[in-house]
Amino acid sequence: MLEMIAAHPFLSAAGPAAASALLAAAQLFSAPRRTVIFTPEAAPEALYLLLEGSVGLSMRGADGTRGLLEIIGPDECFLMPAVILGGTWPFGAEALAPSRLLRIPAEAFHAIIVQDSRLAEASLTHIARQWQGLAEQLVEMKLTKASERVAHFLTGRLMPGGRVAMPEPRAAIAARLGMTPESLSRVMHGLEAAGLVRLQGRRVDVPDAKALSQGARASGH
Amino acid sequence: MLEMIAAHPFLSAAGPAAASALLAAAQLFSAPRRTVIFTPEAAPEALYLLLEGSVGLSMRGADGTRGLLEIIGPDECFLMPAVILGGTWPFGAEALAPSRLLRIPAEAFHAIIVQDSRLAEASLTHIARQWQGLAEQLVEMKLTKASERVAHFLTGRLMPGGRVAMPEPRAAIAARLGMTPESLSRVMHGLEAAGLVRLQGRRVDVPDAKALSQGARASGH
DNA sequence: CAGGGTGCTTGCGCTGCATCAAGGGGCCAC
DNA sequence: GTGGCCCCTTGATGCAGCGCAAGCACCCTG
Repeated sequence: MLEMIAAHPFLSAAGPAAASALLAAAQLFSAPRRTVIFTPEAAPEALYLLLEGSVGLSMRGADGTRGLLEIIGPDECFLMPAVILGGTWPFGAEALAPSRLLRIPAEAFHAIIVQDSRLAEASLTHIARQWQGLAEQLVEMKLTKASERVAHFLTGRLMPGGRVAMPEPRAAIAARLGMTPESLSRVMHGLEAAGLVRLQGRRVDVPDAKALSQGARASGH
Repeated sequence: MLEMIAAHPFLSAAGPAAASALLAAAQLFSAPRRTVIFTPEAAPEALYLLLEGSVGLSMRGADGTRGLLEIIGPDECFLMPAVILGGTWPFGAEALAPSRLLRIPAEAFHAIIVQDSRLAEASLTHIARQWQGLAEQLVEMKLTKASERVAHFLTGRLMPGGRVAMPEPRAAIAARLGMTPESLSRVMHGLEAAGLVRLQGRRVDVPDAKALSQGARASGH
């Protein structure tokens, strides 16, 4: 069990010494759907590793409304920027599907990172990748239309076999893609009408991945 | 002169030892408006500090179009995520106003960071802040309308005295805000008609900052 | 199995923003 | 000064996506 957790990409990048030190301070816990893992008001007191499930990372905008920044998948790590910067940040995290996660107190993380340069390097690489992820999403938001974003999202989640799992509520996916649940629904059914996907509740079948990524550009609807 | 550069926020956070080592490897250069500092095709071979002027950081989207990620201001540092991750990234940088910058070769940066933990810490903090900046922009893109984004951009650039300098071309600002130059022009002149700003070419006067940030929400035009 | 609730879908009208296409105004070269 | 160019503006039109509101399917509870 613990060995499986130590195989987490971030921990293995950090090296065995840091991994076991972090694990010693960490707590493992489960979160059913809709559990609030972290509220925007509190100071970030821990770093989280998602082992299984799906977590939505949200952020309060200037006017108080909440927007979904990113959907975190298994084997990912979140809240690191907030833990590094310290202070209070308007982030929130909520389980979008039944999840298992590991909570690493910020104090432990800080204590270990100052004496383990490999952990520092792994953290640097990790945040750089996170930055890149947001950058791609930002450019996509700025210059592609909603239907293309949906198609791209689906292809990004494509499993071998042409299946796409969407365990999280539609409203969360819509928020991640910067659109309303209604628009998402219309686009998805439009893709189905065009024969590019087949909808089966929380699962989606993609017969031809190449057709999907190209066809969405043409069919505006 | 060199002392002034060493006072750069990033260098002073990295500590005097790392700062002088980085400066020893760095090259200082100037770039007139429209100079391409870095093209999306090349591998990132250097980290840049902007001393004066304005630089646009762009990124190629999936379909080949280029979007403006962020406008870099004086005393900021850019391209660090690409330098840390290595490999080829679709980033580009271009001077949007006459600029002076410092070029730090990636090799030197990597050589110094492995033996200077304070530089590593400063880099970590820096990228975390960059991440936060993109996150805020992303949420803003997702849930506010164009006119509000313009107002927020203006308030963010407000100098004491109610002046806003906009040395970069309108098209670049529009791209940064995720809209067309035409829309930006219309919004700005709409704000002027509402008495919230006064336009004077590349300079904008804001008589009442509070009125601007609140008034833009109401006036859809 | 009935009841209620939640989450997904669908229809319709409307608004914001993009798009296309001219029209000005300032800046630089000469 | 004056011509040319680039950038910014302004107008007209179309469409993508939002808001609202109703209908429907599924799930959990009792």
